Amino acid sequence: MTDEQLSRLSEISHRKKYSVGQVIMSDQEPVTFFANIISGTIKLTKTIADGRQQIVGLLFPPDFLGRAFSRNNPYFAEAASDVEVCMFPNEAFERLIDVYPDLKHRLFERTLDELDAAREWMLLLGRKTAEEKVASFLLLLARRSLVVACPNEKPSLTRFELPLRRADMADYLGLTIETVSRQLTRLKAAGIVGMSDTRTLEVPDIAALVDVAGQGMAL
Amino acid sequence: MTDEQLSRLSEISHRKKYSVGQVIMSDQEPVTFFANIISGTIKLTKTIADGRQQIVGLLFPPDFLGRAFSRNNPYFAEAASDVEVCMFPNEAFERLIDVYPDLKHRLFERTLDELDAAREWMLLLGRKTAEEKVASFLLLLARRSLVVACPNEKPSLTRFELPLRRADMADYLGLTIETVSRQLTRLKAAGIVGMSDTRTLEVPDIAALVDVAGQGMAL
DNA sequence: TCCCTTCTTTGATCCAAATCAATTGCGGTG
DNA sequence: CACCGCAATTGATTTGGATCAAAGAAGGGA
Repeated sequence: MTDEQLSRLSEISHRKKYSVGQVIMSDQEPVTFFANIISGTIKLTKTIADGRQQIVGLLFPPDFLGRAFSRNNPYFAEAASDVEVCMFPNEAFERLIDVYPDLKHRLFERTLDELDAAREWMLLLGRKTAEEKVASFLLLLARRSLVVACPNEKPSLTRFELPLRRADMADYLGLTIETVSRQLTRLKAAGIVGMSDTRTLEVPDIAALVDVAGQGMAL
Repeated sequence: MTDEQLSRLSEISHRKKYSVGQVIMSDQEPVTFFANIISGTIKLTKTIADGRQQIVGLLFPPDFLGRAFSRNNPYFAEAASDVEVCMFPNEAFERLIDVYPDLKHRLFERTLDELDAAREWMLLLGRKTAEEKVASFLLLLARRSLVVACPNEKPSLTRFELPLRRADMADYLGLTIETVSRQLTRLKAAGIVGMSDTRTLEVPDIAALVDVAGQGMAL
């Protein structure tokens, strides 16, 4: 994106903060904005009346939150941690898209990536065991932290923060809190992961984690 | 789409037939074409080495099969029934997209719909019971057949063909063949569905089916 | 028509994960 | 510091769906 584009963006945007648990976008209301995540983690969820919940997507910086070319929205977006976003009124953003068609192309590509991720997760939800599910999730995070930390190397030790509580991990993996906890202690006992604190994880050997995650975790 | 566009398309396309079980697109090979489904049902699947399989998408006429702006492809596409498609070489199709940007916009919207469908299914796979899963699938088909049959009315009786065998239904719902079969007989016993033949279904009262499907089946 | 194969249903048993139930740990706050 | 409320672990028990095992249907080819 060019500098000119960026300055245009800053003219029509404004910062906004959300704290853990706050609803950013609701099932019921039309979406009036596009948002770029600056910091924190946002969860997209679907819910059934009796309280059952499924996280259908996680968003990290610098992901986008919003619905291109559609006013209604079938998900909840909730702050999974304290979150800071940069918001654009929908109309202004779409005007910008008209001016810079490349932006639209980028949004399209991002949507395709999201579709692949969703389908990857369908395999996990439908066919993987609890142990494989938890391992796959940790692997996802481990890989993410690797990319952020050092794009070119492939170190075998990684340390990262869990951006979710156990309850959210359960909702992402289609499990219960208790099962997630038990699987984590199993992985710990097997020496595949270490935990200095409930939210801090070390993976001494990623290959070992890949093993128990079962395949299909290409990215 | 204009007549001119259509004639352009027919110049660069050709018909092709596949019979049940045939692989149309593989995991391993780059995608070289775009295809419009004329008749039959195509399943998109992801597989683990030990044989576990998950159907991540079903395609019916007049859906598109292919990957815009990406050569590699993380799924298998397999004929779930006898299938007839209309194929376009990838380069030719993308040239067409350049000429008619509206086409690209349509593809984008379709991708967004697929994403919503995938996430809807994530809720089903992660949080619904076997009974709810089977009912949800039948509901999906019932609604589809309603749309095809009479776009404007809302009759309460529907009859339609199951486009999948039990094994495929199981792979779509994250269940086993046996469980699918049992749930079908339960629904039959409860009078919620009727089956003249293993592949032909009647739904006397869609509202009753909606009830057991649990919500979240908006479309 | 009768095999032969493949699909489907049904039954009996088992097991992974859910549920129920404490207990422990931990961060804030008066 | 001690208290409170929430998050996480750990244990005991239950259960929904998987697995194992047969026994029907339904093609479909010779």
